[in-house]
Amino acid sequence: MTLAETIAAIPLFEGLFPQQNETLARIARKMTFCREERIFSEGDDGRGLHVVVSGRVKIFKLSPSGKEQILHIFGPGDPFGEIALFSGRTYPAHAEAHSDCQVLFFPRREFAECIAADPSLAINMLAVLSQRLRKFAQLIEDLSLKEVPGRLAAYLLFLSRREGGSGKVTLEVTKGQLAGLLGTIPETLSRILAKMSRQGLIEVNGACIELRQIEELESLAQGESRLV
Amino acid sequence: MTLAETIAAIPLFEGLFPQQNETLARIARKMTFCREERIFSEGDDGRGLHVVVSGRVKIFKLSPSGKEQILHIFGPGDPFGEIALFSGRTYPAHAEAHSDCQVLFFPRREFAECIAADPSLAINMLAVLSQRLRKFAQLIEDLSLKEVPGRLAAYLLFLSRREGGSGKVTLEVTKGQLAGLLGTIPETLSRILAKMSRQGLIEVNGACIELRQIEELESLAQGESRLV
DNA sequence: AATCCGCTTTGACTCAGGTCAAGGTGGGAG
DNA sequence: CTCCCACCTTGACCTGAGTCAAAGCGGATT
Repeated sequence: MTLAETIAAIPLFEGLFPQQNETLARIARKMTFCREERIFSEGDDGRGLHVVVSGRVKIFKLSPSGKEQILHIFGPGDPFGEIALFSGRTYPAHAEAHSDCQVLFFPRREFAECIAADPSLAINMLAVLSQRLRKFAQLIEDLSLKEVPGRLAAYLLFLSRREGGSGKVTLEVTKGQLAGLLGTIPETLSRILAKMSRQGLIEVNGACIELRQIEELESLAQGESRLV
Repeated sequence: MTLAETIAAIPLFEGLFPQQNETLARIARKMTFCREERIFSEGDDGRGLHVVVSGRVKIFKLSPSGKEQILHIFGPGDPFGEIALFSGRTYPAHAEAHSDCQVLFFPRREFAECIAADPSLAINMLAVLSQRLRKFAQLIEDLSLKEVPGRLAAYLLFLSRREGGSGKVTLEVTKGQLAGLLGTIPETLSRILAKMSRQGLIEVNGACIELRQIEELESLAQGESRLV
């Protein structure tokens, strides 16, 4: 896949003036990272925009005691590190290669020129940031107003819908990672999965989980009921 | 203050083509709300962008059991309800007049045309959304990785810096509201304030709080120490 | 096949913080 | 002045979830 094709396949760059794609291709730098390699750290000076080409990238916060809260897990086509572009200059969180991955990098100044030159790019960017805000608002609600079983139920239902609502989902992250995503720790997650199994809400088989009582899971996710 | 002057004073609209201000003035609608009046609710269809003119507006999430998590308290010049403009169509949270207030409203379609017509507006909007994301990332970190005393300490330090670092701050919200802002409840907040007083970290006098041991508060805010 | 190592599960314990209920306290209305 | 109501504080209690420690359980390596 050529660089131009790669860029054309990125949703953020859809609907641009054709010459913008060329400009973007000219200023892009391709970088590769190994699994677990740090891409940038919270507080680092943001030098530009990143876009995942292949593999997965984890964006996360870390507490002094080592607990991690995952903010996003991004895959091919997803931009990241945008916040440092438009406000302040520093990254608000850490970014790490979740698997071996390739990333396109667009230097700040040149990318800013592209945005000024093509309103579509700005509008696409606004859409991306809005989606992030929406997701964050949801995460804040979950962390502040729901208990772990509720968050887990919400996440499972989300996965199930994304995969076509078959009622069967496959975790693409380890359970430890899932705990980080839900704002808890592996032990607690494990207990809750066990409890949900015992109640017949779900059936767990390694990374594969079958949702057996959607109704009940939904009421859990809404915080309307609790796990006994 | 004329409508044009009001609009010219909004940071979001700084640096636009002059005729944009006129367009904005033409499409703007002024609305007034009484204290506690609902401006919009989570899930409502978003019809446009709001900007606070006077008074304060509270943006918040609500749990089924009635606990509230405040996301923002906005004052004059702050835009809100933007997420529904650029992604999905529904508001992700509730908005309520925190005091009697006036709000400018820009209908979605007309405002979208303004954005397409003037890159500066799009860029200003990107800056606004980025700041919001940064703030949310911080709130997520606080909720997930810090305990209530740490969040409170961070908030007090934040206020103190914003007011010039004098070490004396005045709460402009009730303690109950502050609890909602910190993701806890009034009782817990009250206990922690009492404990901090007892330790000599702060001195409370109604809505006025004096920070007496900045060092210690900072280490609390970083999650490096705990409140005994 | 044997070893190892990372992930996961389970149990026992602790504790931050939420719930419920009972007073304080202070400012505005009559 | 005093009554009231909304806000705040305090106490007793409970529970969700984190910590620590000890096994399971595979999959990969040799």
